[in-house]
Amino acid sequence: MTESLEQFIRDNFTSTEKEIAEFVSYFKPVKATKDEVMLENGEVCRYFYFIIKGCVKAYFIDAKGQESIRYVAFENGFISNIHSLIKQIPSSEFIRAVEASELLAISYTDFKFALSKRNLFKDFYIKMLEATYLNNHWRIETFLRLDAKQRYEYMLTNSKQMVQRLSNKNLAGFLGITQESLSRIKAKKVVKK
Amino acid sequence: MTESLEQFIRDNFTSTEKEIAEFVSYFKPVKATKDEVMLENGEVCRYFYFIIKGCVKAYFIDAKGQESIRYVAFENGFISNIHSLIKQIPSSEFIRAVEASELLAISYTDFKFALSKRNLFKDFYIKMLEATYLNNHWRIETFLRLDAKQRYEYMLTNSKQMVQRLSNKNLAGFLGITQESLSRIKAKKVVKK
DNA sequence: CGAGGCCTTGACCGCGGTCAATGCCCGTGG
DNA sequence: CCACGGGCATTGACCGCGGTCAAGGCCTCG
Repeated sequence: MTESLEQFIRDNFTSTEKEIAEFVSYFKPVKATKDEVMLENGEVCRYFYFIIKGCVKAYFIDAKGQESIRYVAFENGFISNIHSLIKQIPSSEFIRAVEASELLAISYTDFKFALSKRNLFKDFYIKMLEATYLNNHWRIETFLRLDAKQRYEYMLTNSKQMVQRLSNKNLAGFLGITQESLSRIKAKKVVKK
Repeated sequence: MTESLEQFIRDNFTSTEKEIAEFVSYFKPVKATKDEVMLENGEVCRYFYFIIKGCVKAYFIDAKGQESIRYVAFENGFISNIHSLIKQIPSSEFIRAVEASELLAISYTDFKFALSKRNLFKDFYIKMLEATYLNNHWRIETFLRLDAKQRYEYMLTNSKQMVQRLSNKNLAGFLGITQESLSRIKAKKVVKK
């Protein structure tokens, strides 16, 4: 079950097999069915997840019931609500499986322990935060400088997986537009060919 | 010069005065005049800055010459282009002083050294990345769920400093709208009273 | 004193949201 | 096995937010 996480560590850090084995031992396998809610709005986040297989989203719901998606993770990615996790305060968003997924979960207690005692875990956490930083960075950039059509085209060239594996509704929720608008954007592209 | 950074460390971490003195010794005082460019688009970022006094922005310029502001830092804040810094690749944005500012700068070389050798620095970096994460998080949220007027009002209640210290042009660039729209939003609010 | 940048205001218009109708696919139960 | 219901996708009509372009006033700085 833990091979892909082990490989991820080997690829990104220099560490002994013993350290890797200990690192991985903090993570417990979990399965999530399609559409399963893994963290409720208002609930305190207790886990940090590595994704072996599948797809998971973090999102919130506005006054009109519209879903806005903050983050989507696929194979070899991570997901959690860091804010809720590190401060142990209620989350203001949901986490939910988009596809049936296999995950590795580390609990808050183990996370905190490993972070204070294990240098490999600290380095891992830094790497993860940096990757998230870059991701958030381009996300903010696309909102600042691109319109809806350009954002969609950007995803087509830079995050094709998202376009292919997310439903139109989810993709629209990620782009910050409505399902109807995304549908029109796609339709226009076909005409242009 | 370094008192505020020392205090920042004391407030956020448990560490000896000796450790703090060493930590702070990596940072060199720098002054920036109003509007001074501290990092050019295309240049490799060489410093990570702590702000003693003043205000600094990170921004990019689109095809039409419009400025979009990704991040603004005030006293006791940090600024850099982490992406460019950690990978030592050309930056795709500018960093520029909004007000005449006093800064503490740590070079990439010292940054890398301290990060690999000093646990206090590692903890400091994690804290900084986490704070940035939260900041980016709410930023993405406001783009996903709020219109321009609501984003402005959100800033009024949650980041009053930005509204007070930034020019309308800069504030508009941060909100992702034009100067003209911001002007109208403000005008409407007055009428409403 | 002149030049340039910032702010405001007006006129215009297009992108994208809203509401509604329709069709399609798929899971569930009679 | 088919009928039904619910969710997703598409399309049309309409309209308001916010961008664009332009003009004018004001302040700052050289």
